[in-house]
Amino acid sequence: MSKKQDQPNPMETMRHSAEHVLTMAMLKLYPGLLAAMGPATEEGFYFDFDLEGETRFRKTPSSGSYHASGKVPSSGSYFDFDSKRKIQEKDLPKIEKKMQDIINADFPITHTEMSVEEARKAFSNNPYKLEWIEEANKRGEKVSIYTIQGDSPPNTFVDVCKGPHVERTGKIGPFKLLSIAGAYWHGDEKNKMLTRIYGTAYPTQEELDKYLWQQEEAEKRNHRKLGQELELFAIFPEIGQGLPVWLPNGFIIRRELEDYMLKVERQHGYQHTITPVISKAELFETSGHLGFYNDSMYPPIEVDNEKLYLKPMSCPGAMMVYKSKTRSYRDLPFKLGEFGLVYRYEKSGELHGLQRVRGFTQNDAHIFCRPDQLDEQLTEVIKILKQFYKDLGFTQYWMRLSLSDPKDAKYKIAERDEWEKAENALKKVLDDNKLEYKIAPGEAAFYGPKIDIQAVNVFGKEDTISTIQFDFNLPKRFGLSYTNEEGKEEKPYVIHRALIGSFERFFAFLIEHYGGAFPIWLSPVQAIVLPITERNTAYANSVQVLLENEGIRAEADNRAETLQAKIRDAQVRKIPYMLVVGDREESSNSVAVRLRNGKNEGAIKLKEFESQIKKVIQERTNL
RNA sequence: GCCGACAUGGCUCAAUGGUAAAGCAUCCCCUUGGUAAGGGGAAGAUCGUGAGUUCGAUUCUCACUGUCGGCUCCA
Repeated sequence: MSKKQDQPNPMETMRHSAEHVLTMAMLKLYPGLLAAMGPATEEGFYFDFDLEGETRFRKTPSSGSYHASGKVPSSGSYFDFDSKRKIQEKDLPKIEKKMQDIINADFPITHTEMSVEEARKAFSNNPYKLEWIEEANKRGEKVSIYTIQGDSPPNTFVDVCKGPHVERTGKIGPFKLLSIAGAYWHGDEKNKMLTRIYGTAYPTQEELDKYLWQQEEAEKRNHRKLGQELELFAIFPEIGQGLPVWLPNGFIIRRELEDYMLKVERQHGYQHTITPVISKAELFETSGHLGFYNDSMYPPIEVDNEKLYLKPMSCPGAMMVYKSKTRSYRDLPFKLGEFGLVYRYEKSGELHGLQRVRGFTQNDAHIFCRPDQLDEQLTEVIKILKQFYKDLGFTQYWMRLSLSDPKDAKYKIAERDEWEKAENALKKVLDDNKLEYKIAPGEAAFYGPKIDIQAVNVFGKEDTISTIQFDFNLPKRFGLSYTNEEGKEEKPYVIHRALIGSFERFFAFLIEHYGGAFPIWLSPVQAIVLPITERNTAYANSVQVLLENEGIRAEADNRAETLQAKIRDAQVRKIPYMLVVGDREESSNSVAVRLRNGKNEGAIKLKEFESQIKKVIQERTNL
């Protein structure tokens, strides 16, 4: 009844029915509650309830009106339930049991239609349903109704719903309620927050178990968990919410990524800059950030009668660099990169590990170009992007082309034809490169259309990893120009791109993608030398030093532990190469190579291992 | 910010209205062992912060802070 379902598959249909059974169970357990809405989803289903129910809408009793509890109103209070009641996780088993009863009873689910008038009357107590009914009314349709036909009136559950459903409740497979959450009606934070119950259902118990098992497996890859276990990063309440610290192991990965990006950008003619983390209010007034994003900027620091703001974006600094001298058409394109540290005052509830933080660094760049260079520049960005994703081993990603909405006043920064020109240029580069993309109308930033690169993480959620944006705003506001062939001033185009939109978010994605077993070139420790006995520690140390001198990150584990224990510890740390050295290896100047995937490669000459691992690192291959 | 839950040594966690158990990690001793944890011992928590109830609170209540699951948002 909620989600558009062109071709509902049997799984969706079954989950949708499960969701109705949930609602029916809830109404039995919590009289007076109001059912709002809920769909079947990719992973299961959910339903939103208004627990305050009718008390919210009818403060005083009116005779003969609907009364969910079926009891006669007592004086003083019309309802026999606590309007402040809440549902807790511990209530889920109780609800599940009630659902199971309904399923076991194998009630028929039947479809009928009501006229709008009838429906209004039948659902007069439920404003949420009335909204759906009015929707149907607008379309001039009858109201589709599904009924779970119980054996007696209190056991019958009637709902406004487009369907389809399974024929009987008994056809609903094994299910499980998963969690409780708050959710705004119509997804709008201005609206009342409802209580949402998430659940899932599968045709068989095996499939349900598999799903739950997969969830547990995914949880093992949770970047926060691995971040702690592998000592990659930490967030200290004493330092601040959303202000992560890169621990030494994380730092190595961060620096490798930075070196990589720097090299790639230099190869493509980028220059780089570093701009301050705080800047005068004036700068952000010019850029427009203060006007548009004031709420999510940290409050200013006032000093010497000046207001200084933490930068939420590096763009204004880049604009200043461009403006710092006269630019000729010959100078373009001018590509300026920055590992820009920015601070945004995200709402506390939005913070999430490294995925959503308040202080982060972008692999940012601005490309200033002539109109005739736009296509080639966009193409180059796409080329770099594809190479980057390939080198990082990401194969599952797609593009989202975010366009303006001509009707939305938000997009008044430029004329319609300018918007169309820019949007067509982005579209063209996607088409020319034969990239798959989805169009998202009305998703453009106020200052221009953009291409976002979306990747799906191990929890099945989407992350924006990279972004390529066209910017109308900044060239205008900063009065950028270059001298053309005829000696006249012209305004450059600005492409704003961040291949790593945030090192922090990217790191979260990377950790989960690899489950902490990073490609060798990124591994904090690339090889660990494991001497078998104390006799071998001197040799182990010499191997370690030799590797370090060759630029390989190596450690020697000289603890008085058994080899098994050392191997186990190295496994847990997901160190790619374990080099076992005993008397045999020592006398033959070799190392016995064990890989973190469990493979025992046997002994090879140290020199040979050295060139082997160097090759692997250089080629960015993984094991 | 909103809804809900949670908060015990570095980590994972147990128990309890009368100041807290265990494993891992740490330190010490023994063991010198060939591919995922050798054995023993020691030290380590006043139970997130503040207030209230109580003779007495880590345990009950409230507030705050933080974390987690969602919602909203993400220039």
